[in-house]
Amino acid sequence: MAKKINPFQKKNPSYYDKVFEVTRQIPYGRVSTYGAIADYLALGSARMVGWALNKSFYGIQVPAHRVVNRKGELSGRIHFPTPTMMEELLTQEGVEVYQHKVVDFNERLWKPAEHLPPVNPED
DNA sequence: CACTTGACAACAA
DNA sequence: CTTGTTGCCAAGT
Repeated sequence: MAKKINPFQKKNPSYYDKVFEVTRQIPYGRVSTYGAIADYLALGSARMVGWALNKSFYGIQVPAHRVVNRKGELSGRIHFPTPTMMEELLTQEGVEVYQHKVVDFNERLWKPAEHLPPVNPED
């Protein structure tokens, strides 16, 4: 059996635990980017976010479908159970997707750094 | 400790 | 559209 982890049970949250928390803050019908999340966390990089999100399929409910790359492309769709699931989920939330890209991406974009309080070192 | 892996970003050609 | 490079850095092996 592959080793499974559940970040919400861990005493010391690691990098991707923070990524999950931020991702869960993305409002319904909005999207965010790997870069925006990385920027909010002020550590790691966009790669870390994608890599972390990949770990989100350990049974945790994370709206990973609301995270796209900087162009608004659904680059993560291939990691969902089905390649169309990410697009369909967004469509159900009212986010139009055309050829694997979010329509009006700039208006749909939700940056954690502009809506969430700064990260508290003491937390 | 050394090495590899990435759902990225930004740029060049 | 494609193929490159460089930077990024936690986690896995």
